[in-house]
Amino acid sequence: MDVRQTLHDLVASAILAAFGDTISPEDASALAIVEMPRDQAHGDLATSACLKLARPLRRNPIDIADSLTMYMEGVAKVELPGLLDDIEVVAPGFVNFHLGLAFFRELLKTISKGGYGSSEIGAGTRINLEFVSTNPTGPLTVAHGRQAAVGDALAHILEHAGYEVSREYYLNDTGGQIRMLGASVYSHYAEAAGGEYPLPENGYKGEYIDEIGRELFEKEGDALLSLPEDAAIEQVGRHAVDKIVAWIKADLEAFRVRYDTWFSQKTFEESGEVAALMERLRRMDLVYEKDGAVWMKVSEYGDEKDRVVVKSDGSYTYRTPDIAYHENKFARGFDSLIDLLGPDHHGHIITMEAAMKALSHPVENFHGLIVQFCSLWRGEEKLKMSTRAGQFVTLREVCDEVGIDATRYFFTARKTDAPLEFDLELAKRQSMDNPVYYIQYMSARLSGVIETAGRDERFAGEIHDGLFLPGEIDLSPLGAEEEPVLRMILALPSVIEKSAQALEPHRLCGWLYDLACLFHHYYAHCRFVSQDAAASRARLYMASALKVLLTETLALIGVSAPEKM
RNA sequence: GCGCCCGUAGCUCAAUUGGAUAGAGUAGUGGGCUUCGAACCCAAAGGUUGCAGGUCCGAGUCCUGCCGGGCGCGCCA
Repeated sequence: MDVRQTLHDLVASAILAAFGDTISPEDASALAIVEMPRDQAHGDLATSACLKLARPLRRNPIDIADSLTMYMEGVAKVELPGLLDDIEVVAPGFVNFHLGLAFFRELLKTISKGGYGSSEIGAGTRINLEFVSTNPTGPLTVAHGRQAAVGDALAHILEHAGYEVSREYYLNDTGGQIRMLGASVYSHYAEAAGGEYPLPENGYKGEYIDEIGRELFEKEGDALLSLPEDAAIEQVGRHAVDKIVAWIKADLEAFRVRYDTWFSQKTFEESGEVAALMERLRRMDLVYEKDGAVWMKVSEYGDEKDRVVVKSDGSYTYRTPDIAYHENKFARGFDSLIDLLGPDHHGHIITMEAAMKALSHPVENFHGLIVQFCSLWRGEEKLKMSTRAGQFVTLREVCDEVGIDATRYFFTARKTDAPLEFDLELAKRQSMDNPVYYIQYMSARLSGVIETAGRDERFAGEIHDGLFLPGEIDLSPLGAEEEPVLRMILALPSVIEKSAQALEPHRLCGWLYDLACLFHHYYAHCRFVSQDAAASRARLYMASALKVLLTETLALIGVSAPEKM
């Protein structure tokens, strides 16, 4: 069992033993939070439960801590031999736990088996994670790239925390934008085919529009010109969507992002579920007519005002199928829905929350998450972007220029609700300015160490698949020098849990960086392979276990762990 | 005008959902490769956490009010 859980239970039982007459078991459990202090001097793990107990008990926190500690020392001696070196009480009332070295050595054996850092906090919860979901009217840009990186990392982290996650892309493949796309491409097609059709006023610009139009002419000749314009535009639009969706899928795959479901809005609308939702809203008295349109009473559920769901011309607004779509997700059995959206959609999130509430889904089961804009820089120069004007830098271009690993790391490392300044020059620079290489350098060094040991006859026979992990190993040579690295490993499960619960994948990047920092310090001061065979064996075991851990954890954010750089 | 987000070292960002002395990188300064990869390490320096109050044993974090920036406020998506 996880140490934090063990100590949490110990603290909780101590609270009950000493103050069970006034504190309920539920409160004791809630208060017995055990965390890693920032400063190692404050122990490996610590609890502030006594400070929180001081008020309800109307007693001095130090006194409380003393009585809990006395109880815990007695229990630990009998039931948890070797786990704790010391329990200390420190003003103003913290209780600090110091773990024994034997515990840390065992930790290495645990991580060498793989799967370390996972937990069960999400067990039994099915999450639908929708991200990117950009209109298929153009290639993926860097802005979408950030959503892709954050969404995929979040999905991995949630899975690591025990949730069952389904990744979903909502394909907005019908409606006004698609018609506009069709008209824009048709204009280029007509030109190539010797006909004429003006580019719509707010039409899509950009070379790819022209490219699709010309290609279509090469394939179909001028056949489409003989169709009525409406029919031709619709057909061209469908063709363009297919083409662009294929680009998007290929770009995402290259970016190491895969989906479980591509959900077509067009197919969905044709299924009749949107109409069924409207019927339900009427039955529930959640809509009314005004000015020839149908409005939903979302203002009663937290939105600023009521919103139109059916326009006066009889067509739906964009939010109507979207509400039905979210209903559909719940109907498919998901307990919780997460949407990643751009900052220009936060009004929509509030409407969706209200709509979900109106349809009696608890608000905590719907999370609309804003992924802030990403502005691109090339050194001092800020690059201007606008999809509509055809001025943008695609995700693929960025990946080609700076590499997938660096791109994914940069996108994930920042808090998602904060704008991101992405400097191509910096991301590309293979120097110490660049955190992703700093972390990957740890991987390369670990591989180098094991490679060196492979040329040493004392160890060569026990290295398999680049790892030295013999079944029998004496780790007692590992001591104080290794402890900072081992301590950092101890923190991973709580980092994963907190990233998952707060939906903040950037925390994991911070942990990876901190781990690499401690490792490089260790590497600069201690040799893995030396004359001392016993010490070398123990350290090689540690190197191998770390390599397993690092590779797995980098994979959660879609970054590779190279053997050479 | 209303709503949401942001404001931390010169710059780019952290800070374990209210914990202990606010930390990294970068730029600049000084030092370290005869041994596993120097894409690294070590040292010093850098701060009134936008401002002012409040709650609390404890506030960068929570509440109120200002200042400054971004986004949204459509029968567009």
